[in-house]
Amino acid sequence: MTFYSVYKALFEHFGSQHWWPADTPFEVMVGAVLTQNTAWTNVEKAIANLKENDVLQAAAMARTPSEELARLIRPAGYFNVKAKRLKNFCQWYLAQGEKQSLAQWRDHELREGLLSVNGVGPETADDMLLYAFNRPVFVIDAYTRRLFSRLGLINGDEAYEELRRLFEQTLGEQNQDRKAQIKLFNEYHALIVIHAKDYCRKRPQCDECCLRSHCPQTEMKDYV
DNA sequence: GTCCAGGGTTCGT
DNA sequence: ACGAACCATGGA
Repeated sequence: MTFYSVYKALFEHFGSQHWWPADTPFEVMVGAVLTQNTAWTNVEKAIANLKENDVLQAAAMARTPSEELARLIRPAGYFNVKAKRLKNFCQWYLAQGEKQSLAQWRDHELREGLLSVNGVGPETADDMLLYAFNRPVFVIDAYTRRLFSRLGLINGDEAYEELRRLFEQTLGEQNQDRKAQIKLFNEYHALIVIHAKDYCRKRPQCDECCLRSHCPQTEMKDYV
């Protein structure tokens, strides 16, 4: 079992996921903040509210009062915190000249820039880098730790950066081409999430099969 | 009612 | 570097 063989198995089973579902890169960035500790269905409601009120653009969002923004994103939970985080992000995003300017930044500089925004941590930044800026970064989330520690490929308590480097280097050896790496990292993270979501749902009595926190271990025998 | 979500980010120590 | 505290909705 290797990092790449797990990817192949997931891809064969679930197919291409075409992440991230959004109309624009900015919508991806907003979604990345809103989905922090939140079910995606709730994020969709919040994004629909933003769209209906024409606030799903950096300039409009930046000038929307926090109270108003919080009201719109209420379904996504933590609305006061997230309203502030979104405004922090918009302020930085506009100051840097939006995506057109940021597209010219080096991967590492862009990552540091995103992380400098209060409310954007490593995972949120990497979601944005991978799915809005098409940079070759591997997103590490709770599911990723759980899956690969259960498969015995990692310990599980490694630091975020250590795991990110491990995945990027190991998978990068298979695929040196930057475009191919982006595609691989894009699909891989999406597949891990889909696996976590759907595998359990199909098994109402599931007590050991998936990546959700209530399952004590992970079975992949359906596809490995 | 309880548990969980595409739980992470910040801020102490 | 690590752990605690913080935030708050909606669906199963």
